[in-house]
Amino acid sequence: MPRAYDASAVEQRIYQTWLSKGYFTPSPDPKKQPFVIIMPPPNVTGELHLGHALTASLEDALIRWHRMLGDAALWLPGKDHAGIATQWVVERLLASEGLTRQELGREKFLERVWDWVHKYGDTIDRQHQRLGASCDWSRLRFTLDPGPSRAVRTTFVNLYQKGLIYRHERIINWCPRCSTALSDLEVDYQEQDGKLYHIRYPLEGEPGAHITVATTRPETMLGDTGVAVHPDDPRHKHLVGQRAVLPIVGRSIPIVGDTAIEQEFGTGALKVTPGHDPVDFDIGQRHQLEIVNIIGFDGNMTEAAGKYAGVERFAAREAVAAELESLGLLEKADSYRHSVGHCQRCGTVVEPLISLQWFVKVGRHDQPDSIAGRAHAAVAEGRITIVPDRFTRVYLNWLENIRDWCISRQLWWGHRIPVWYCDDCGHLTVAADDPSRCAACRSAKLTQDPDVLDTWFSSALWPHSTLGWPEATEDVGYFYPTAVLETGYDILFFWVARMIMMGLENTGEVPFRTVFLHGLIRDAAGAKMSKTRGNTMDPLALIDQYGTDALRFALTTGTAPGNDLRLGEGKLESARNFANKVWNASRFVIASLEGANNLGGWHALAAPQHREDRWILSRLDGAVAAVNRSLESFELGEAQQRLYDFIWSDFCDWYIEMAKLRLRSGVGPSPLPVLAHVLERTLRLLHPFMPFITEEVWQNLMTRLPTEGGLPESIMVAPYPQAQAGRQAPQAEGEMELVMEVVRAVRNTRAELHIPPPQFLEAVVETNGVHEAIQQEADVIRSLSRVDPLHIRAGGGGSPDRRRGITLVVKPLRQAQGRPLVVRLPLEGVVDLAAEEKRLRQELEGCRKNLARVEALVGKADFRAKAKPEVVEREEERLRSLGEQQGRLEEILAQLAG
RNA sequence: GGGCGGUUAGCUCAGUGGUUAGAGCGCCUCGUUCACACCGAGGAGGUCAAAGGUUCAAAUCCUUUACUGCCCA
Repeated sequence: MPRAYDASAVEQRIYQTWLSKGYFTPSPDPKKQPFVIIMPPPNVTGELHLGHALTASLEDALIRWHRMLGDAALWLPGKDHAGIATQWVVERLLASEGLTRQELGREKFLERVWDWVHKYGDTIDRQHQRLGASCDWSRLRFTLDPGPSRAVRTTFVNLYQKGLIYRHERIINWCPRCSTALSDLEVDYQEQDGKLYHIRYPLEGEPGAHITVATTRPETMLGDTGVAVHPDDPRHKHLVGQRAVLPIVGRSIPIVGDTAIEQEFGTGALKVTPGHDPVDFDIGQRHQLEIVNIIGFDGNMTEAAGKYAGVERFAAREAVAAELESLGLLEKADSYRHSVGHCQRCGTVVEPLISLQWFVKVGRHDQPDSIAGRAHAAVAEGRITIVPDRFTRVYLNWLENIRDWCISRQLWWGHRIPVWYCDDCGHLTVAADDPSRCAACRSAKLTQDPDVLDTWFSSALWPHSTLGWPEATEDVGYFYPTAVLETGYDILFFWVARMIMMGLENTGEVPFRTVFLHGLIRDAAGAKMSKTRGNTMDPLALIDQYGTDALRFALTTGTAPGNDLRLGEGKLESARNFANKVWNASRFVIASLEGANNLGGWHALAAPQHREDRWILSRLDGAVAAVNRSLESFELGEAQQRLYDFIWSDFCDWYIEMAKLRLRSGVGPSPLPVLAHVLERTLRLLHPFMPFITEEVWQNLMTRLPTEGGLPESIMVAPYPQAQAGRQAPQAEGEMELVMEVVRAVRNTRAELHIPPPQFLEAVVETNGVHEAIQQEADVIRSLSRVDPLHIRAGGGGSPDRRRGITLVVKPLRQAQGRPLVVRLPLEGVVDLAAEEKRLRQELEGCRKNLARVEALVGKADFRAKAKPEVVEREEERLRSLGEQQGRLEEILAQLAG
């Protein structure tokens, strides 16, 4: 094995082997429990970014864990056609060639989009493979595939027939650049500097009198059909029922009272433009105000804007403001920072306007039979759990304020709306299969609706459409409902909520039992990663530099669910170093196994004789239990942290170092079976997080070990380790802890006194009740702390050895029980006695303080009565231990003085 | 305006009632003995944002405040 782990030398080879063995493809098996994750389908707009890498790392870890638990683990990969986003990138591409999609025509344009899709679609799959994703490529789906398309049409037809999809003229968000409607969610609001214009509207029949309205969009006044004030507003309430004259236009408009008006905002009087503002639209509906469309789909003013017809909307803003000013009706225009809606895809300022669109009637959250109501109940009643829990409220809150979902898009790329209009009788034929004749009059003159559906409409069906729905396939029957839906919290509404709505609608069942949300990845400075900022990191470049396992580990270790994480060089390096540590520890174990013939029984070690062996197995099982527990609660970051600590500290820093002594001396039971056992279990434990290195090492290790335990040919299908009953060894742990503390104490002293490493010190240990353990671990103490000769004396108290030096009182660290013991380092001449006395006094001081604290606690009647018995016991033990320690220190100080 | 987070070592973050609060990186000292310098040994560094409360016991639960981020309107 090479001295350092070289990821690039192993990853591709291993992935291909896994693929060829078919490990990623489960089949429905009634004897197994299914565990299914449907992968969030990346957009075919481009290449994977770190967010996708994070998604893949987490989902792959969960899938691999469950596969190793013996479940029929299905991770279904897919890709999303991403209607508006993809159309936008291809249009930009065309623009660079001096073309528009209109010049190309619908058919040719779609050909160009498909070219793009094939190019990037393949790239995305290859990238997932480099990430080590163990997803089932045989079930790969694209949202425009025949199956998912069929699901889309079927859903549309069903909803239409139930009256849950309707076509209506309503105010919607319109992107003039993309020439399409957007849903409420596809609008990004950004704070912008603008102006708040105060405009005077003369009152009808009262010359000289006026009402002043405030607006950030003066150009919309051309479409005003009313003025609204709060009916309780003392400034304005007397005007309700009167009329005002709209400047420039000359239209007479009513002044209405509406409780939705914020009195504190502006002048308290709101100009109402029902045609171009959603709030105004609602007010208009309540008061039967007329609707005038003054801004067109192209973003220019319409004929209804009179002399401003044809003027671009922002130019019209300036012009209208100027004209108002010249009329003396512009009271003032203050600088004002406000939130402006932009198209999520192209950044153009969105224009609310009235248009004929298709909607899904989601109903209200408190209606038990509505789409929103069922989605609300599924989470509120706990049939779906959201991790972390705090997003439950966010989800419920959103549903409580939901409005009907605008699903039609004036795009060419996507699922065409399955509605045909009859040119003869005007009847709408809505059908899953393309009809040749009108359902009403049998006319063949049919025209299909030119629009396509919102991409999220097809994404909403993803958990069941990918498995074959509406067909009653074996996959749907076995794998649905799925287990976990893992994704970023940023698409909780876009995707997760809609999957819950449509999953329940179409199948009557929840689409998944757990929603597991991760956070956003930020750069080392905490900024959001974005192409415009130029702070993105390419996952493939990072893989080349650090290796896939290191990237995955860096992305997921020590992070909590739903929390944002920062990724910088430091994290990546430390993850790579950890991989290298695993590699080298393995290299040591494997090299040590060379030629060994005493390895029988390595697989099922139960209760070995040697204390060090019992200790490491106990520690291993502790880690095994903790890792499994963490995984069950989706604490993947914590699981990995625990593995990191176990491997680096317990196994490498201590057990391997101790084992070396026995290997060299040949005294006592061989540690080889234990080294093999611990390494093998650890690799399996680590596999879901670092799939490549664990497989590579495991394969190597297995060739050196007798075949035992019925293990399969690959680690990825080997069982996930579970703690073994009867291997917990608290006594061995306590004793080893003490031994390690002795070593640490001596090392500490050596470092402080600058004693050169090659120099051995003489030491005396007074064992005070742990004589046997110290005696048996003498070699470890001798070697790891470099003391020789080492005198071990039972009993505490007055040592016959009066030579002065350093005296260390060593207490157990992690365990409360166990008694302090004393280590003397006779270092006459080297040690400043005054300094030593000072050090000991400080230690005694700390000990006394601590003792007083514990004494007070244990002495409290309330504590004894109310705390859990084991806590009381632990504190009492601590008290005893501290008492002894104090005694020792006092003794030593007395000796020093004498 | 409403909601949800965050505030813990120089930096990035774990830690959701029970030792004297931990890790990685960085820093300081020492070290190239046969797993690993992508390393080893040791060390310094924190009134857990502030105040109040609940509790035998609070970084952890509650209230208020400050600063900060995100989502929604």
